[in-house]
Amino acid sequence: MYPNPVRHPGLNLSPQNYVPAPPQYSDFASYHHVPGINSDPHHGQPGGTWSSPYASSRDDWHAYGPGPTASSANPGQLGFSPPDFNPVQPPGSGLLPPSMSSSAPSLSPNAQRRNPYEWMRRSGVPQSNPSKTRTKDKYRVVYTDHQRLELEKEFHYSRYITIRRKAELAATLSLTERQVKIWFQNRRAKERKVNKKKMQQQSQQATTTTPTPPTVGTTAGMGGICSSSSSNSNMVSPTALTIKEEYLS
DNA sequence: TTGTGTTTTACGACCTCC
DNA sequence: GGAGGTCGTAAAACACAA
Repeated sequence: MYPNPVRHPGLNLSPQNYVPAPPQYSDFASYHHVPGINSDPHHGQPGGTWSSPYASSRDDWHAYGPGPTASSANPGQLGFSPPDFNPVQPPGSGLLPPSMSSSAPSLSPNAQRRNPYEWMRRSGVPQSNPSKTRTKDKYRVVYTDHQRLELEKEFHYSRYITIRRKAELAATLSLTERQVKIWFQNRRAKERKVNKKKMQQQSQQATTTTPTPPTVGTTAGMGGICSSSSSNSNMVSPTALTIKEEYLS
């Protein structure tokens, strides 16, 4: 069942039990986690007690669902207006391309394509109507670039999110915990799919070229997510690249 | 513009663990 | 029994060639 050995030591892993290894994502420059950045409990205070870095944001968090005004309900602006978001990824820090940390409207082509208010309008449907089913016209929302970016950052720190982080992330991004959970599930599925494709490509190359000894990453289809230590140079998340490319463009 | 393929949310079924 | 895992899939959103 739980193919990822990182979960197995008692399944009681806390974020502090994960050892961030930024070099793992050397191919993923946009999402390096920097210890202490944003006072993130994952990165800054390993093993110790920590207070929620999002406490202030949560204070401004007016529960799920469409807020009283468009501005307060927009997750892209809720605690993450550009002035708030920039300190997280300071320009020139190498964490994100300058275009990423400049201003929200210039986040990406998608940011222009997807009006954040449009997202708010759409996302308000499921939030205000929990009984929404697939039979309804709009049964899925499109997450904002910022929401996806934060989720990707969390995912690249750990494939499995803790309950605590899930709650924090949900509050911060104005998503439900269920949405965060499902996003991680889908993200892991995507990674497995990508890894599987890579394995197939490598095996095809192996048949057409000189045989090479098996690599570490060939242990299993789940190799990519078995642990973050298995990440290698060709473990580049397509989604991550996509987002990165978006912000680079 | 439109047809088509891909990606992204969301869910249900089923499983394991506590 | 509930929570959360994978797996498979539906359907909207998106990308892109023709």
